[in-house]
Amino acid sequence: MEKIEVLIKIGLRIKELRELKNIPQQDLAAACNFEKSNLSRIEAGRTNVTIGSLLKISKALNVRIKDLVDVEV
Amino acid sequence: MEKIEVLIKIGLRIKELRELKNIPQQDLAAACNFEKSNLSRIEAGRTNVTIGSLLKISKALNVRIKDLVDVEV
DNA sequence: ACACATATTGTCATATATGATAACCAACGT
DNA sequence: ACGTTGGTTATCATATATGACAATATGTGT
Repeated sequence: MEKIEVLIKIGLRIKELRELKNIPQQDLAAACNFEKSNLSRIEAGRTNVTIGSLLKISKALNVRIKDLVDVEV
Repeated sequence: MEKIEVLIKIGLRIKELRELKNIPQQDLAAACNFEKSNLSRIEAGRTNVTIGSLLKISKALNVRIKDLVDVEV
């Protein structure tokens, strides 16, 4: 699986979990202390996201990092 | 769990898997197409590693990304 | 001690993740 | 139409991940 696909799938997973909890992008970004534009890029898979950012997101969504990156066969 | 702890644990997990397969850092770095100095820093948790790098490592070690980041309670 | 393999650390350059801000777009309700 | 909410995209600055290379350290066997 290519990097770009992995990043897109991780982004979709984040979006899915965020919408399950009915949290707007803006609020999740605030909870993570980052820019909403940054979260938009991450959810779209347009950025090679770091573990640091995934950790913030996982905390805000109350899931584990591994739940965010569980995208491979 | 703090970012620094997560990064250190991910690094230890990589090192553990690498040593299980008896691969020197140098060879794993080559298989990942990166600098051995870079891998050393990643294994030591001294760098906020990206998904792109973890993907390369996971492919070289023949594991899933989630296996590398499974470090939380 | 020595040689050898392996790992760490330092430094500089380059690429890029993220911060910061703003403009724009799409739905939706009124 | 208008405003509002949620999301995207563009641009610039800053921080930092990684590349590239070298030097140093650490271990291990003889």
